[in-house]
Amino acid sequence: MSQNFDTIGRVFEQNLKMGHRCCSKQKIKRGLWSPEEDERLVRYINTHGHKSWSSVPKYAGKHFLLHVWLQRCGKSCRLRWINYLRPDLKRGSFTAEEEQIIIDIHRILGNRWAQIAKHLPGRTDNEVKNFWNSCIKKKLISQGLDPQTHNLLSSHKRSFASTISNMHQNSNSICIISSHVPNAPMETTFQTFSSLPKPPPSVVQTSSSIVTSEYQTSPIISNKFSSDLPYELLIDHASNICSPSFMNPPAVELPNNVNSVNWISRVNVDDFSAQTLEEGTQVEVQQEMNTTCEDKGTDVIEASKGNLESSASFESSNFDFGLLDCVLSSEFISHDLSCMDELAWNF
DNA sequence: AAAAAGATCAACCGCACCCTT
DNA sequence: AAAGGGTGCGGTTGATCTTTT
Repeated sequence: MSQNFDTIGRVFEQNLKMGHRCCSKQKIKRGLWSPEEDERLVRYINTHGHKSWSSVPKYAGKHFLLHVWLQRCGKSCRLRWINYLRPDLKRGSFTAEEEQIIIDIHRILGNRWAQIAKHLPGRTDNEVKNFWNSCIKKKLISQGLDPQTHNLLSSHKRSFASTISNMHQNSNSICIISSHVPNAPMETTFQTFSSLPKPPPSVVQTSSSIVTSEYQTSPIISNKFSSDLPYELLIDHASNICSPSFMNPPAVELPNNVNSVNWISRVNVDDFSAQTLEEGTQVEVQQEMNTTCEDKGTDVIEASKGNLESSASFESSNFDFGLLDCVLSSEFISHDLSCMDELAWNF
């Protein structure tokens, strides 16, 4: 036992020399935790909880192993509990789904590991951070993406432009790029949205920074917005469908009204003016889109377009709209079309 | 088989914020 | 209002494990 306290004393002096403020008032052990320490901490917390971490090391020793102090500062106890001993922790490697969630949220929040971890039950911020640094970061780089900005690395930009071009040659693609933030890193989110429910088709909205104005489908309605807006909108009319929605398709039901335009969208588009071009006819269009994702029950989007009126309602989706809303003001989404009859665009 | 390099991850550090006194 | 303690967070370190040479 005396040898034990000698060790404690040495550690304490060392901590003082090293300037460990949080440890300077206690005889603090550092480094890896032993199974005995783990057991002591778990037993203490199971009995007393952890209302005050600073009191844990003191009482964990006193209550369960007389005169053998836990010798850890509260901070260390807290970390050990949160990152390792907590019973609700999920063990094992991250799943593909978890990885995708991390990427998606990181694109929005950056290195806010604690916030990201809150979306992953059973995972800790430390775990997420380590996983990011050891795996995801490298994976993104290998895919030509900057892991911090999620932008394409400069060496990959040319090939991306080619991809975009190919998409626009493909009538079975839906491609939504919000223009709300003109310089947003839209090009980065192809794969990061793969976890979203497949949307019904089929509006293409592009930023002016990627000019892809000609769509190959026919017939086409092309809404070319006024020049002060940083985008244009192309609508595939071939299948009477217009929707940049990311809702679950089954949740969307639209009236088949030949006199209305049904437009469901979560794209964060401000009021804007546009011109509709159809077979040489120009129609002044005024659109107002209100979408609130807070109410997941029923959203109604009103779109008034001069003599064209539209409204659509949809029911709840299991997707995290709050999150999505953050994304959509600056991002880009791509999906293949699979079920073209989910929505209708009727005139 | 052994050494070197790379990968992983638990733990620590310093800072910022919040709350209490 | 200021000081001090507690807590949470992101960045970093270093020990250990794994893979490569």
